[in-house]
Amino acid sequence: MAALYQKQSLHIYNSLSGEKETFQPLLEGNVGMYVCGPTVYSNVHLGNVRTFMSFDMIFRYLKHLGYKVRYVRNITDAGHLEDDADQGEDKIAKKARLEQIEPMEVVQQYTIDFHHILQKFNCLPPSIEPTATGHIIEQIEIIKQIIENGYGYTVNGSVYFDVLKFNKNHQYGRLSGRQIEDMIANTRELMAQSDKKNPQDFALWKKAEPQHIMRWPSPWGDGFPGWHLECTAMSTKYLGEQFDIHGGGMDLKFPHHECEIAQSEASSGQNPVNYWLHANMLTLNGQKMSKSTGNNINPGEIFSGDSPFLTKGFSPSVARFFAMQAHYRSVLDFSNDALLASEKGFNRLMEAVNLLKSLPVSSKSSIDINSWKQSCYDAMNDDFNTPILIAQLFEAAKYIYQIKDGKSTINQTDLDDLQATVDAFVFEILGLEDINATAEANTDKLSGAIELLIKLRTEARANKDFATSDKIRDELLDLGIQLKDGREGTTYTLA
RNA sequence: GGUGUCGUGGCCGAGUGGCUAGGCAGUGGUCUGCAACACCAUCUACAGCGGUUCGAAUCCGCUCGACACCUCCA
Repeated sequence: MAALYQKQSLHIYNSLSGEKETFQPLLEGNVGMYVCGPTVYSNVHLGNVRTFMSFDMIFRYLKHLGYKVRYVRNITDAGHLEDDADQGEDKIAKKARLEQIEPMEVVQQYTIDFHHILQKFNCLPPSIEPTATGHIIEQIEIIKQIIENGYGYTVNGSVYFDVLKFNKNHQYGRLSGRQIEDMIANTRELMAQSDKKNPQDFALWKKAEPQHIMRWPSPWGDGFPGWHLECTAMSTKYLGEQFDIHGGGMDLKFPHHECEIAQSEASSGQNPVNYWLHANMLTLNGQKMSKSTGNNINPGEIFSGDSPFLTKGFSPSVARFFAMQAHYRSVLDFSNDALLASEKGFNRLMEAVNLLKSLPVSSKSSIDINSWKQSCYDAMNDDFNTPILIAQLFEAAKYIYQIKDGKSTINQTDLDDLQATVDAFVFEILGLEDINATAEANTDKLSGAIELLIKLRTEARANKDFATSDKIRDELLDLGIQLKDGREGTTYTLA
């Protein structure tokens, strides 16, 4: 059902060039996409979830366009240091030490949490989800290559990337728009005893101190890989030395992604990525989310409403809809009020979508479905502009109500097209789920009981027994069942 | 201090030179036993100053402010 002609006009904002570019995959019809996954040392961060929802939407749209997409998203289960690359402790090892458990127990626990939360938000699993610890050999091979090419050096059992040397015949800082001279000028003089030749250098391999529990043998002794290296190793292994799209959060642009480029160019000699995509931050009540200041909310708390920042719980689809109402490259502010507004809008959209099944069909259409449909594709083809797409979906909702009220007409062909297009964009691409529809499908018996109550209430109203009818109405509302008195009888929705 | 993004109506949030973004809230109406829901209609903008232009929210400059990164974070 994907229209191939629509592929021709997909434009993507490339962080590397700072411009929107026409998307052209390396291999026609195929897309290789790598997205930096989470470090599984604690519950997944809500901002992180926004990033993964954004790339899930992109993954879904590329597939909808007919591309065969290989989507690789890693799990960082080693190598991500707590602070400075020289002094810091591995995040996972630290958590394991604090909780007196095996590092791999930490990894297991939070990997499960991560998958659970993303599934709740209806994110599709990636094609491949490799782990850093599963690719130690590949990482060692890349380090060897970097050393052989003269861009790595060994000190005390650790290996570092020589940024200054690399910068002589390559451009370090190209992605983040930084000049190496500025970096040097602005370097803090805090790092007293460092093995590094220059503060700009970063670790490829770190020597494990005797007490360090996460360790692997290497040509340089027991140790563990540097954080930036795993993404280079895994993207190269599964997508090749050059691939189409690399995504991640805006905060990974520097140094993480800059280092990835350097590592690839220093080992394979190739510029690894054609299109760099960066999803923007999520703030909470206008402030950066931070665990230390308490300005933070766990994804799970959104569903339960169990948070000082929320007055009630919200379904995952409402939260996803909220996220999709903003462009992925814009900072989005999370707040209770904003969620409440999105919830109402989302419910209204779903009502309209459900009406599609029962619309009256005419011999001809008074609405131009084709041009509306094209507007939807235009929005998505313009750097995945989901806010515009959603505005178009509300336009469709308007059409649907007009048809229902007899103010507009639609023929069968157009209705089928409208239904298919709405389904594609709302469910397949935006990844929203209709809570009412799924609930109804699973609860035939309960819906029968509700119908019975509606019947009793209708009888009471006919007898002008409003005390009884209001009681049924109000108590059902308390249970989250909204009765709706329309011209052709009473229906209900689940809140 | 450096790098980058941005400042839109009560709130959220699109929009890169002229044409209604959209959602929520508000107001008026339709519907209702009263409501709720829903639908229809509708009001409130483009941080400030200066410049370019026939014309700027949109381009340029300055000022003020916000946020992010530069140090673990998506």
